[in-house]
This record gives sequence, structure tokens and C-alpha cells, in this order.
Amino acid sequence: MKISTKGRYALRVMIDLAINSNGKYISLKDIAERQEISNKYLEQIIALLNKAEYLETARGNTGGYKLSKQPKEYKVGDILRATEGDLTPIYCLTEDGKCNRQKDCKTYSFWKGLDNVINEYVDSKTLEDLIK
Amino acid sequence: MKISTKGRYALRVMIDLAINSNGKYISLKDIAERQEISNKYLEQIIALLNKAEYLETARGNTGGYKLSKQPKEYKVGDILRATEGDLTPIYCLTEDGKCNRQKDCKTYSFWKGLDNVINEYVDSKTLEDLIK
DNA sequence: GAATTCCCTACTAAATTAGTAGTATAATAA
DNA sequence: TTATTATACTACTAATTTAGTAGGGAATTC
Repeated sequence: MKISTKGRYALRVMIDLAINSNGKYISLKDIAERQEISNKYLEQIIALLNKAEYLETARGNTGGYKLSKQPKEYKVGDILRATEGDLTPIYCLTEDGKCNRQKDCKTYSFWKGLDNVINEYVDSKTLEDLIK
Repeated sequence: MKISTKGRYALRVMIDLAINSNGKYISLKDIAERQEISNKYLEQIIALLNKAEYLETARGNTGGYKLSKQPKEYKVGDILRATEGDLTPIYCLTEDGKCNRQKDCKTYSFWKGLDNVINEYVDSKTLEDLIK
């Protein structure tokens, strides 16, 4: 039960962008260097953040990325879900995972509760909270 | 970020033992049948619970397993940790996972907090809670 | 002593994770 | 207009983890 590098790196990227923002676009290369993450792998992670419309991007010589919102407007939970997929700790709780034992499953509500505390926690923190 | 079958099955085994307890030993075969889990795989899971001294066992014809304590004396968290390994959602928080960026890591305390809510939740529930 | 049970270790197929690699596309600046 | 620098997209791959299988052996009871 681990958060993968995708979620962890994504969070670091977002923090990096928040801290180093100066109005200009910040290149992937710069982020990768500061964060010591492979260029090519970071591309894929940023692609996920981009698809979720968390970033503004520009190509070309002065291109790069910047946050599309204020740090306090990003819930950490949203960043993680965009990169990790869902944070549901149990397959049974997902849409595809419904099983025929569910009706009298003694563990279901326990797992549901775990899912709740996890999501409530990650959604209670914003990017701004992490920076300070 | 998922709980594996080991933890999920282990919890179902413990509940099965709690519900079907009648003073006698309950065979792995019976549990496996009721829970629709492969005999051989279940053996391995039970071995972990056994190693943690959560079960009493007996061999031979009337042998099997029973709980070594009352249901309310088992924290669900303990059952999961015995079978899943630790529940720490981030490698960095474990003994082996300390990294050289930790001193000014902006995410560390966030992850620590997540670790806390998870462990507090699973430790707040006992086997008895799940049965009722 | 045959049947039934737990005990222990090794192996393996499938899925997931953590990347590499290569190419195309867009923008800028000389 | 062309070289340079950047993002965008897709395919592939090595390593690890997960979810089991398989095959003995040892204890106990009938």
C-alpha cells in the first residue's frame, strides 16, 4: 500500500513550480535538475498534470510550465488523484470491483471508512499548506 | 495505493474464525471453502497470522485454527500490518527509505500526516467492531 | 497405519512500476 | 529561413511485486 513515484514526483513538481514562479515559464529541464528526476520520466508525469489542466504551457525557446491557479486553489488530493489514479485502498470500492459477496461483507464498511479518512486528509491540504 | 489480497483475505479469515468459533478448531479447508480462497494461498496467509501469534493451532484429524484472543482484543491495524507488512504509504517514511533531501523536503510532514490518519483509523477498529 | 490436518520452501505467471527511447511539433532568435 | 530549444506523443522494456501453484514433510487422530 504505497503511493508511487508518479504521485510523489507530481507533488514535488507542483511545489517546485509554486516556489520558483516568477511569472515566466519554467522549463521541464530546470525542474528535473532541481528535483533530480529523469527528464523523460518527468515528461510523462507533467503530461498527466497538464491533462488535468493544472498547468499553463508554452513551447519554444522561452517555453515551459507554470501553475494555472494559485497554490491555495490546488487540493493535494486532486494532484494525487490526477497522477496516481484513484486513492481507493481497496479494489472492491471501485466501480469495476463490485463483488457478489458485497451484500453481507463484514469488511466493506471498514474499508469504506479507511477510504474516507484518506481522501478527507489529502483534500484538507492545499499546495499552499505544503509550501509554508 | 492498494491493500493487497494478503491483508484483505487475512481480515476475512479472522472474521470467519470469530463468527464460526464453537470452541473447536476450524480447519483451513473449511475457511477456504467459505471464503472462496485457494487452499494453498490461504496457507501462506494464515502462516503470517500464526507467526504473529494471533491463532491457536492443532494438527491431525480434528485440527485447525482458532483465535487466541477475544475479537475485541485484535486491532484491525495489527492484523493488516502482520500480513501486509507496514501500512506506510510512502517509502521515505520507512527505516530504509530515508533520503538526503529529507532535511528540507516540503512533502515530508504531509506524508507523515497521511501515515498518521491511516494508522489511527485502522487501530481504532477491533475485530469485534467488524462483526457487529 | 491410513487419513487428515497443519507446516515449510521453492517456483512461476501476470500485472504493475519506473523508467528509456525516438520522433514529431511548435516557437523563438540569429 | 534555419538552427536551436522547448513541449507533445507513443512505443518499448527491465525490475519488482502480487497472487498465486506445487510438492514435500511432520503431527495427530481414528
